[in-house]
Amino acid sequence: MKRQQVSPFSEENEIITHFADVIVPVPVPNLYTYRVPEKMEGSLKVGARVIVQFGQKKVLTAVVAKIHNHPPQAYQAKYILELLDEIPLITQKQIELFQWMAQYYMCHVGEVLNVALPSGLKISSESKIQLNPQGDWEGAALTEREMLVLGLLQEKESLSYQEISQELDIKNVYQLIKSLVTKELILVFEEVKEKYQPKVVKKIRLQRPYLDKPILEKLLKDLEKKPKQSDIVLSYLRHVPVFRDWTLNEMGIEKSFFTKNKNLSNSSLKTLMAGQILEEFEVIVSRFEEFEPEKHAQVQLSKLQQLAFNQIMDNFERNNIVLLHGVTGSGKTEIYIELIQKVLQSGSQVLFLLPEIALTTQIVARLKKFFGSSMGIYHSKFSDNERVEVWQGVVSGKYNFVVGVRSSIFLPFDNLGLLIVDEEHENSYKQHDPAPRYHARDMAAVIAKQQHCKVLLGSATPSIESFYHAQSGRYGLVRLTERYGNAQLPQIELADIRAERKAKTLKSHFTSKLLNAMHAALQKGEQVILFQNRRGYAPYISCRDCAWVSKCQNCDVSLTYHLHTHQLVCHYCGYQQETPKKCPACGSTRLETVGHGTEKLEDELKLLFPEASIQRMDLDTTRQKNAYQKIIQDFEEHKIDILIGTQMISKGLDFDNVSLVGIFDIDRMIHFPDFRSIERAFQIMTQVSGRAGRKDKVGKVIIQTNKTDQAVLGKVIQNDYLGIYEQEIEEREQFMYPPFNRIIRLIIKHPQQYITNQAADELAKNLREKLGWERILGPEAPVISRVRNLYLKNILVKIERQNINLSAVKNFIQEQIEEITTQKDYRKIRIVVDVDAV
DNA sequence: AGCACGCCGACT
DNA sequence: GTCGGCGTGCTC
Repeated sequence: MKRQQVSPFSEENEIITHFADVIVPVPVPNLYTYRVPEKMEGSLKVGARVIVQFGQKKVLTAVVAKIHNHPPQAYQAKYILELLDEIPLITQKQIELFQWMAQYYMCHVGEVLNVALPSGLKISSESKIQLNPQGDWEGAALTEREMLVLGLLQEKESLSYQEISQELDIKNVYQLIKSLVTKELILVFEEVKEKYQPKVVKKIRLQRPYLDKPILEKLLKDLEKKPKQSDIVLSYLRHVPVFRDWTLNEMGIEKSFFTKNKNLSNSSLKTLMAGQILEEFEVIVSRFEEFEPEKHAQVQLSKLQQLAFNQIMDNFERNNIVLLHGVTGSGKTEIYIELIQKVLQSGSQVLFLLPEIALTTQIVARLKKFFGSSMGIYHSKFSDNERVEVWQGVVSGKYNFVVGVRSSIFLPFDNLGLLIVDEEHENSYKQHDPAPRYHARDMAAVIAKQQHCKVLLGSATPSIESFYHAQSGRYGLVRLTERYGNAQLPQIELADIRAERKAKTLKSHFTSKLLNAMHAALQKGEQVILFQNRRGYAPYISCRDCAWVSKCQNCDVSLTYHLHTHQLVCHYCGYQQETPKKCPACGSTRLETVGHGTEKLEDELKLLFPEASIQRMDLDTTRQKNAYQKIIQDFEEHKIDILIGTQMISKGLDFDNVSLVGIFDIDRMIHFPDFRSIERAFQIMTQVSGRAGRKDKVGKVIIQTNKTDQAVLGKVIQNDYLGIYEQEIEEREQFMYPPFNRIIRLIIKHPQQYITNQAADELAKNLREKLGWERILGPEAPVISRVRNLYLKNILVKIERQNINLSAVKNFIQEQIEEITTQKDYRKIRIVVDVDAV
């Protein structure tokens, strides 16, 4: 049907060129406009990933944020090179969220995108060089370096810029490359890498003609003389009973089924394939095992749990956010499961957030029983490919329920019904580096508003902020004050280090009170957990003669002594050195370790309890992939009597046989110079104590302290969360800290101390001029005032929650930062902006 | 963030 | 004189 000539001015014939504003994963302030090629008209959608040229060299993955038909006036838009997703992998809501986050957390959308997408979904090009086949380098005048590069290119087909700079040990390779390009000896090209690789399985099936009964029967008869081939075909038919159902052949059987079976001949398999009887084909499979939920998995809520559940549902009628304050061991997880099931049944999606260290196999295994492999898991220990599959699974609807860490708030849900934030007080929900420095709990509230879903915050020790919102009626509040079943809260006692030192009953770092309790517990065959929030052997070594102390050369901290590796290690920058045998300052050999970490406690325990099996659990013993799991399993199976660990042991672990918990070195935490130190100390003591006693055993907790009359200790003993809250909230109000004010922390960094100081002073002065004296705190040197050879200064900006234009203040801060960093002396200054710093 | 362009010192 | 250093500004 040929269209009749239409006037070129008629609307019908008008060709509308579309343009797409895209987010590029680069820290630039704006969206960039590209021209939509005709072939993508109609198929390009908001949220799709596209490949674009950005700048002269870079090719990268961008995300379409807006499609329109306004050609940019000031420049010629480039074409979009390629469309990656016919079905967008990013939702419209997410794009709005990314932009909101960039605004709120004072960073660029590109940075949000960079953190949000698993790197498997990102593509970026790498510039590489290769020899120009037309190049004539016989006559060319070449420098030594140019010769070297050409030499390297003869051995290797292509080189990246980085490889060149490494091989030749030079910093600036661009000039060199440019010169070789102008001499027409090499070519520069862009290598684009698609990172996500679906998992492919090779399979075997019968070729089509044999799906006919007589033909197949004839084949079997023919093969009778060839027993090896016959074996293969018969075992295929045994596992894929095509006689019963011909369609079964379609899915075939994994090739490895034959190749791994020693009784079947590999060469016969090949013969059968060559003979057009069997065929090989490939299918894309999930990296996650299929896992059916247990049929009878059902939660049986106790009376109290059921009551709490009803209260939560009731509260959700009025509030979008509900705080569930339940003591350790009160069985919050069962309530979560019940809620999740309910929401899933209604057809909505659920996201369950857990802090990194709490997302252990224990909880995952428990949830799997209920939800099987329809539950996605999103965790940093997962590979990129696996994370991409979870992402895709959320888009496709395979996963309606995801358990994950902080970054799972970025998953492309479009129909969330419930968002659970367990252990909501945990500060690992706050991202520190890189930008966006977001708080997953706070983002949960934002997402909830956007998607009209409900948020349940759960904790035994809620953050002061959340509890305040619950008290003031902004959030609903549900409390569970008793442990599940007959379990009792542990009995908490103090051990007075100072008194024992005087009485000379202190053995190294152990009070006799703790030692006696340990002996008693071990004798009864019960297990003990010791908490020491400091890894390594000793925080530093020191010279007895000249008082020299091991210090990091890059940071303002002491080097921690590690016994097993016999190294001095900086826990801030990772710097390591051999432990000197003599004092580097005076040459004395009288070097001693000072203080104690987990390693030293382990060491001393071996002498004190030679019979007991002792295991340490900290960052150093759990580096390998399954080490963490192994330790927990060993402890569960009672292969370990005493487990000593850092805060890693305080989260998400339930053990049945722990009757005693010992807490070391808590004074240091209580006196840490930060307005949240008391809150933190209370949280950690309560959480660690919660590991003691389960079922019908009353656990015991002993806290060693130098000062027994500290208020926070009394509150821990009485499990008086409200007491701590009252005390803290008053202080927060008095000093204008959160939740009464927002805090924006500015961190000024420079390799020279006086420049850091000068710039910080100037910035603070400028901020005060407009924002007033009381809104600005500092500049102050942080506890660690130098990290990785950069001197640090902090400025805190406190902003009221009401009656103030927050974005105007943020813009002003941004202007002031620019004002400072554009001065020529301050060029190299870095200023980190941390909104709602914790 | 990269990367190109442009302006200056220390070397063949 | 050029090579190679770093500061400055742009990327649709």
